[in-house]
Amino acid sequence: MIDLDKRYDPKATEGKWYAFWEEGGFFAPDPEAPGGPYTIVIPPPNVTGKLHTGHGLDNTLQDLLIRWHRMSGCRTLWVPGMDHAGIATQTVVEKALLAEGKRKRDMTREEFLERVWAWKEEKGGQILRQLRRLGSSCDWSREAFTMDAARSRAVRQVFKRLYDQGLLYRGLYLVNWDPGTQTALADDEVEYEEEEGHLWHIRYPFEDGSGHAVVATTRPETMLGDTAVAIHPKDDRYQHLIGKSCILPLMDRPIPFVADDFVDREFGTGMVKVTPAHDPNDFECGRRHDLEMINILTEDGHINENGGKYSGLDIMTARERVVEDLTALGLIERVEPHTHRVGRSYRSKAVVEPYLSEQWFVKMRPLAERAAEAVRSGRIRLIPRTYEGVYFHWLENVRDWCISRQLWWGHRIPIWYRRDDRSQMLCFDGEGDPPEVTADPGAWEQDPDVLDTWFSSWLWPLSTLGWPEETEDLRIHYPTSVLVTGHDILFFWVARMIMAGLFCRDEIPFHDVYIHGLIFGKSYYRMIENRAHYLPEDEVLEIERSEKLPRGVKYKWEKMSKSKGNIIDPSEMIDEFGADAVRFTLTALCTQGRQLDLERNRFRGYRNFVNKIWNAARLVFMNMDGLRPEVFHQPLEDIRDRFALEDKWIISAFNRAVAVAERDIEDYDFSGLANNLYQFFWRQYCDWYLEYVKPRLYGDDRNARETAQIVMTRILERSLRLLHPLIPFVTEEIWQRLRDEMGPNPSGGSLLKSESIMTAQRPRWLSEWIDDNVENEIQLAQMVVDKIRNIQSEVGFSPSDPLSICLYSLNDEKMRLLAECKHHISQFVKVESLSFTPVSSARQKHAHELIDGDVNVYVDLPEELCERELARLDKVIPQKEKLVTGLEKKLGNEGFTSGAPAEVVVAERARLAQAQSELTELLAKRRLLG
RNA sequence: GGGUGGUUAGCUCAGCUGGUAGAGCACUGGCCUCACAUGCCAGGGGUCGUGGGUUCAAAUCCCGCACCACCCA
Repeated sequence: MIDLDKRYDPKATEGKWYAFWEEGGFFAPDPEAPGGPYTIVIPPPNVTGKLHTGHGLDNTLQDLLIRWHRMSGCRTLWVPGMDHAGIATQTVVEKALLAEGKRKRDMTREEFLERVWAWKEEKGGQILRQLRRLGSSCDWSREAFTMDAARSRAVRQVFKRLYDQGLLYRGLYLVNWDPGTQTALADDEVEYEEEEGHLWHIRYPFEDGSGHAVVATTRPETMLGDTAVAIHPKDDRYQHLIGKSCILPLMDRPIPFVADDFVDREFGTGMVKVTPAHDPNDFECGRRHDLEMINILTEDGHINENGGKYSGLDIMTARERVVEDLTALGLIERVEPHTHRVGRSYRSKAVVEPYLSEQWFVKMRPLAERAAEAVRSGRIRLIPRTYEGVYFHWLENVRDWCISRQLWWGHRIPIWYRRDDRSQMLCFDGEGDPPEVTADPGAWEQDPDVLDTWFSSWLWPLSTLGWPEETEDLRIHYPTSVLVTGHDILFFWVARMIMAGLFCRDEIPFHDVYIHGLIFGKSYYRMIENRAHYLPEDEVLEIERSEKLPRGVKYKWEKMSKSKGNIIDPSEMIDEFGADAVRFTLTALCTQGRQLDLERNRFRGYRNFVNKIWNAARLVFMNMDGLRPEVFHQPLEDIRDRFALEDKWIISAFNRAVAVAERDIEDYDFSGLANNLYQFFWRQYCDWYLEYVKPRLYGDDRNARETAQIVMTRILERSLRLLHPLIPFVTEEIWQRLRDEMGPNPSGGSLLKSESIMTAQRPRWLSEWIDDNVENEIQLAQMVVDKIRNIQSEVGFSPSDPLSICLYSLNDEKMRLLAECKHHISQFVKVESLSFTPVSSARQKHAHELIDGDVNVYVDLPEELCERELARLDKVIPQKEKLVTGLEKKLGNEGFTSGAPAEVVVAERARLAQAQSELTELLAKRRLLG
C-alpha cells in the first residue's frame, strides 16, 4: 500500500523532481515527437532582475503551454535567456564600484567592462534560478544572452543590413536625455508623472516698443534658448503680430512671431515661447519655420555657454536666477500653481531633458508598414484582439527609433569614422576591426556609443535559434508558436520583433501573441492632512492576516512598488504555499483584464486545492489493495459492462472536462482553464464520485470492488496528467508513487510507461464516453440528496439523527432510477428507512420537497420539529409564489406567446406547470402542519 | 486633448451568437462523518454604474452621461 502523509509538503518534493527532470533531459525537444514543433522564446528578463509577480505570471503561463503541448506530442522547445540591460546593469556595477571607493571615470572602458562581465558571472541571472523553482521546463542547454557571441553577431549583422539599405541614419535630433546616466533614452524609457509646479507668465517686449507679449511657461530657464514666439494662425487677437518680432529678455535678442496651429489658443495667453532645442513640440515647430536651434544645456544638466551669464548653473538654480532677474525687471506678470507632467528616466529617476544631439536612428516607416500588414492579414494573431487597434495606431504614428546610447555596457556601434573626415564611415559586421582599420589603425576611430538594449532583443526569436546561421533550430522552430508577454511592452518589443523578423528573414517571428494584464497589489493607506500615507509592511501583514480593515485605513489597487508596500514576492509565496499553489493562483488570476488584482489570501485557497488532490490520492491509495497491475492496466473498454452508473458518470464528466480544457487552451482562457479543472476535480471527483464509490470499496462484492478500484484509480491518474501543466510537482509526486506500485503497462500500452508524467501523453476525450443520459440520471440522484440535506439542515435534524425517507414519483422510469440510486442516497445522508411507496399526505407529518415537478421527497418529521418545518415553508412559499406570478404574467402577454420562438414558450409553460404543482404541494403541506 | 478597456454578491472576477444571474474567497449556522478542519454540510447576500432606445423579452445589442484604469499626445 502507498502511504501518504495527511498533508502535502511541497518542500519535500519540489527540489527533488526539478532535479530529476533536468538531469533526465526532459526539457529538450524530442526529435521523435509525433506532432509538429511547438516553440516559445522567453521574454528575456534583465540580467540584474529578481523575480517579481509579473515574471511569475508570464513564465507560469509559458510553462503551462509548453508542458501541455509537450504532453500533446509536440516537438516542444522553450528557449530561456537573459537581456544584458544596458543602463540597469551599468548602474548596478557603478554602485558596487562606488562601495569600493572606485569610480567609473577613473577606469578605462576595457577595465570597466571586465568588471561588468565579472559581476554578470557572479551575481547576474538570479532570476533564472528563481524560474527553476517555479518549475519552468526551459531547455537550459540553449540558454542565450543578448551579449554573448552568437547574439552579438546577429546584432552586428542586422545593423549592417539596415545601414546598407539606407534604413539607418545619423542625425541631429531632439532626444530624451537622462542627465543622471548621461545617455539618450528611447521614448518608452521615460516615465511621466503629474507633479506640482508653477506657471510663470512672462512679458516679452515688442521690438518696436509698442508693448509686450505675454507667454506662459512651466520652465522659465528654457527661455535662454528661445528663438520665436508662436501664435495660432486663426487667433484673431494676435493677427497683427505675425511677421513682427519681440526682444527676448535677459538675452536681448530679437525673436520673430510665427503662426503655427500647434498652439492651444485656450492655454495661458494663447502665445507660446518656442525653444526648439529643448521641447519636442517646439522642435517640430522650429523645423517647420526653419528656426535657429540653440542648445543651452551641457550633458550633465547644466547651462552651457549659450546661456550667457547663467552658464555653469544647474537647471534648478538657473530657473531661480532667471525668475529673480525677470522679477527685478518687472517682466513677471504673474505666477500660478500648475500641475504638469514631468518625464523621468525609468532607470535613474532623473528628470529627462529634451536634448539636441547627434544620434543613430532606424527609419521605422518601411518596417512598420510590413509589421502592420502581418497582423492585418491575420498571419499574426494578437490575443485578446482588442490590442490590434492600439498596435495599428502606434505603427501608423511611429517615429524613428533612436538606437544609440552613451553607455559602455552594450553592443558597440559597428561604425568607424575617419579621424580627419568624420563623414567617411565604415560599417563592419565581422569580428574585431574592419580590414581598413587594421591596415591603418591611427586613421580611424570607432563610434564610442553602444546600441539600445532593445536593438538586440528585437532579434530575440531569431538570434536565440541561431540566426544569421541557417541552423537546424531555426529551420524547425522558426517561426515560433506564441509569444507570451505583458501589454506594457507591446510597442517597444513585440512590434519591433515583428519588424525584425520580416526584415531579416522575410518571416513572422511568431504566430500568436498572447498579451496578459499587469499584476496590481493592494496598497493600504491612511489619509492624513489630505495626503495618502502608506502603511508599513508589518501593519499590512497584520491586516491581511486578520482580514479586518482598521478604522481610517483604506486601500486601492496599484502597480506594485516598494514605497506603496504592496509587493508580493513570488519566491516568498513559494516558500509559504509551494510552487504549485503559486502557479495555480497566477493561472486562475489571469483573466482578460489589463489589470489583474492579486491578494495574498488567494494563494492559500489554491494551496488547499493542491492539498485536496493529495488527499484524494491518499484515499485512493488506501483502498487500492488487491488491485493487481494487469487488472489496473486493462483497457476501460473491456470492462465497460461492469461499470456502475457513477463510473459511467465520472468518465463522462472527465471527458467533458478534457474537452473544455482543450478549448480553454486554444482560447488562451487561463482563468477559465483553472476554474474548470478545479470544479471537475473537487466538486465532481472528490465531492461526489469518491463518496459514491465507498460502498463498493467497503462492501463484500469483490468484483464490484475491483471495478470501483480500477475506475477511481484510472480517473485519478488521468486527472493528474490533465492537471500536470498547471501543477507539475504534486502531480509528478503522486503519479510516481502510482507508477512504483503499478509499473508500466505489461502489455505495452503507454499508461505509466514514460519515466516522468511530464513526458506522458495528455489525456484525450472521446465523444463516445460522454453520456448525457447518465449525467441526467446522476443529477437526479444528486438533487434528491440536496433536497434531503436541505431539509435536514433547515428543519434542524442533528446530522447523527437517521431519517425516514420516502421517495415517490408517478414516472416509472424515475422510480426505477431512484431505486437504483438507493445506495447513493444512503451514502450521503444517514438513513433510518428509505421506501419507494406512495405516502398519504395525511398519514403522518413530514417535510416534503418536489423535484422536476414529479419526484416527491418525504422526510418523516418528529413532533418537536414541525414548527421548524413550518418556518421553512413560510420562507419557501413566497419565493415560489413570486415565480408563479412572474411566469403567469409572462405567459399572459400575447406578445410573448406569439412573438417568442415556440420552444421557448413551451419551456416556460412547463416551468409554470411545475412551479404551480410545487406551490400547491407546499400550501397543502402548510395546512397540514399548521 | 485623443484613444482603449472597465463599471455584475462584502472582495476578485465569470457570464454578453438576447429568454428575470454564477464561481472562488469572505460572511452566518451546524459538524472532530473511517482522504482531507489546508476539511464536510447547509444558508444569507445582487432592481447586473446611470439615462434613453431597439425587442414580446436586455447584465447581454445601439446611443448619451458619470466614474475608474491604462495608453498616446
